[in-house]
Amino acid sequence: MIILPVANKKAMYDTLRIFFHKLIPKLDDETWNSFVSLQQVKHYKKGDIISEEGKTNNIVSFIQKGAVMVYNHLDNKKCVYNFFFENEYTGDYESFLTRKPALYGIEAIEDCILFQLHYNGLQLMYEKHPVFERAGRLIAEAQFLRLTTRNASLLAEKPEERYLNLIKAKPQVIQRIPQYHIASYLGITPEALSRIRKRIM
Amino acid sequence: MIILPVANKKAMYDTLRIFFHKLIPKLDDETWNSFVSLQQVKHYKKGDIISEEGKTNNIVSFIQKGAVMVYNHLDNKKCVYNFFFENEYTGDYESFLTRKPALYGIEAIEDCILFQLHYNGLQLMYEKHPVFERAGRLIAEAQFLRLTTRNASLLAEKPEERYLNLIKAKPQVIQRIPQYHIASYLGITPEALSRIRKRIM
DNA sequence: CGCCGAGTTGAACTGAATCAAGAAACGTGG
DNA sequence: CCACGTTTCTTGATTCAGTTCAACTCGGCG
Repeated sequence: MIILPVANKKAMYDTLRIFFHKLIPKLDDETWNSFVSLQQVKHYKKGDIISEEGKTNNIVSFIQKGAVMVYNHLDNKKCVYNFFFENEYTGDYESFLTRKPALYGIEAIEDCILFQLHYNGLQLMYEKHPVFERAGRLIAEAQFLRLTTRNASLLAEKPEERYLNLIKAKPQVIQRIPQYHIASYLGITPEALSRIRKRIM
Repeated sequence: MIILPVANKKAMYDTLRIFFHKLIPKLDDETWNSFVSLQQVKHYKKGDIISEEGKTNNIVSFIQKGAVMVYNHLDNKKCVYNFFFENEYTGDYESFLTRKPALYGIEAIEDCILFQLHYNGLQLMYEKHPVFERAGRLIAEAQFLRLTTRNASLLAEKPEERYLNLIKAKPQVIQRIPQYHIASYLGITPEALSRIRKRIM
């Protein structure tokens, strides 16, 4: 993992600014610049651990490029909770909020470029630029909505339905994520997923 | 469902104020009074539908007394997503946030007294008293954390483990909720739960 | 008293887990 | 560019937990 010198800072943060513009259109340049000044650009290689289970997680990352997965280990078994791609925020949001050791780890599934923001930096934004409270609320709400859907899927759908819905909702996952991670995400074994795929084709 | 005349308004909202005081200690009386003035007190009987699936949900409810459950119907099957008790907020938060028809319904499992807040009322609070943005963010974050735990449980635990953890985490549920609703919440049939209970005793 | 909803029990069935082995894809170094 | 080893995916046989369907019990209530 390395920190790169930045060639064209303005253009680089375009996607990030678009992301925030959708949340708080009245975002002014001064606020934006102080936000940008808090960002760290980091590169990770496929397979790198971006944040570790068990450590308190002080960072949230905006994915400029790449793909990551959120996972943890329960009873010696790796469970995959989610995948994130370009233009999404990732991080162990739970640990970030509670300031407790992370229950989840984050791993780069492809080479990644991330914009990282430290917990203290975000608190600073909340204090100095209260308009960011709204962004924080909207992001938390969006995370909540995402989990709501996931919940309904885990509770009410059979693995086969979950797989079919995943194809519809996030075709990227099928293209970019190894099958045994998808199986874990669906709550089944790789063998079971292999058989489901055979069955529905 | 009836709207009661209020005898002792101050004392009545004590638990609600305590709830918000934990989120925003610097809450002043003026802000609090304008918040209270937006509340509606409603009584529901056991079995009443507090908010219906399919209708856009404009209300969040603080449970002053009673117990409710959040559910929906998928493939003609009733799925129970959660139970809420005294001093918790409930509502189809998803529909409330997205302004789309509710995917979930809410039913009174015991006679209930609720403090209800309309969507427009909350937006008004956000505009007039920005300190409420923080409360909104913290509530959204808390909801998110709750769902995170639930998610991990559905993904990684077997029904039997889920039941044992439920007993530990929310003993109220075992006391106050009919078993077939608990079974649905755990993602299994009433028969299966009956057998699990037999097995572990 | 008889009804009805909730809970229990039994028997047959089903889909996923597990264990084990083999095939295919991938990447790394020569 | 190929060869080899590792990782990922597939297939088969067996086991097991939960589903389904049906019958029966229990307790409250008109």
